[in-house]
Amino acid sequence: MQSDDKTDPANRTSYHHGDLREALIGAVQQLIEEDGAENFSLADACRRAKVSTAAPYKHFKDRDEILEIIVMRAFDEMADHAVAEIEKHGPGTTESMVALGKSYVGFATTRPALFRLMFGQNPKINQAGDVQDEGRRCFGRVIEQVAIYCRSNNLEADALNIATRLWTFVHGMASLIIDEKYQNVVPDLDLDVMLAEATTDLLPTASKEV
Amino acid sequence: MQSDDKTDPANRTSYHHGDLREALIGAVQQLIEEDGAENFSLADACRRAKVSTAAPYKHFKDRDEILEIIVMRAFDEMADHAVAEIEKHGPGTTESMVALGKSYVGFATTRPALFRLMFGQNPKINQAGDVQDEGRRCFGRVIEQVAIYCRSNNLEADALNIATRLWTFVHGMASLIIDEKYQNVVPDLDLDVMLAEATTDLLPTASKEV
DNA sequence: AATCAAAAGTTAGTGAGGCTAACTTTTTCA
DNA sequence: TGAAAAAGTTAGCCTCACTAACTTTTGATT
Repeated sequence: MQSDDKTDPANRTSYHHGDLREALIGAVQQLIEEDGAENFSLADACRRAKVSTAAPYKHFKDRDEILEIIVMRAFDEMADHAVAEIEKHGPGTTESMVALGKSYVGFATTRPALFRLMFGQNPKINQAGDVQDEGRRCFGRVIEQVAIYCRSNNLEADALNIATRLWTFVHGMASLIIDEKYQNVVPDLDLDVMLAEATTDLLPTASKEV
Repeated sequence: MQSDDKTDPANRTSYHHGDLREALIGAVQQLIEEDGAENFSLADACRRAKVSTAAPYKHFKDRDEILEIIVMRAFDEMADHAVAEIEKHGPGTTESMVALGKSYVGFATTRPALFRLMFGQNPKINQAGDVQDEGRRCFGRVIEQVAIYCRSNNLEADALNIATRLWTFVHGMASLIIDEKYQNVVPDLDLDVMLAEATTDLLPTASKEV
């Protein structure tokens, strides 16, 4: 039975019944995306992984440690996405900046529960040094791209400031979409149009020089 | 003992031990602001109100019904705040639009847990018809003020669109502040400056005509 | 004024979840 | 080979949301 499910058997270095650590992380991630990060139970994840509810504590300090790991991986994935998207549209162009925003909002809408977990307020997760480092690292990669935009357009403007404005806008947009707040109040909103217009308005050149 | 705590005795129309309904709503609101909306327990609120843990169910269907009430009241309060702030700065002025944004962010920072509850994703609360109506009503009052701005500045622009852009930005800002995300990445950010600049950039006139 | 039903509270109990302790089984490696 | 460490298990603790069944208070009607 080599076609056994749990991660490549070749990778099983030191295990009883497969790679439970990864199996649990995967199960939790699935459950979060199904039920939301507040509603999932570790006990459910155990059932999915077919182990007792005490088993996780051989691999993780507590429930939150699993969430921390998931959040760190998600930050990484998000930054990969963003940078890839910019490269596709040509670094330094206004379009690439719009695409950057789109990738942020896109990540949020395709993985809402994960996004909430990353940007929500769970003190234990937020205060974890590892998570903070990872967040900073990812944001750094994105700022670099905004800096390229600035140089390409001969702007004195501080890339950090510009990045922060754009971040603020797209974060608001992502949040309001996934928490279904636009629906109730501006149901006919064209999201793509708003994002493109707001991005150009918030970028120093595009709206004021050209 | 007329100086008894629980709401004005004159208002006790049909009660055993005071106005438990309001006492519980108050206790829950306090606990939420102390511990966050995900962490509070109804049992704690009962202890504060000095009743058994079964008592709430004589007044509310379940835990979430209390949260719904709190959210509805908060929407109302928020809109009151916003409109008052605009009137203080003179309706129709750019400053009043900045003040509008500031009042939004201010509400979030002074009552973060409440803000999260209002704009977070709790299906039971979001889908409650009453809550949706209340949200729409409050947003309507604010849009009215933006419409006044548009008329005062002879703008064709759709007040709804402008309001939505501003909303999106300040919502992002409020969220990133209370979830402590700027701290990690742009610790020296001047929030007031960013808000003022972004507001004028996002308003049609201010940045493009004048 | 006495009565009685509804309103507002209580205690006791269920089932779920997080986590720990103490035990067992498997794996590693000296 | 055999002992220690690693990875599981069962049983149990505590808390929580919520329900059922009982008691006390209230106040509306005769």
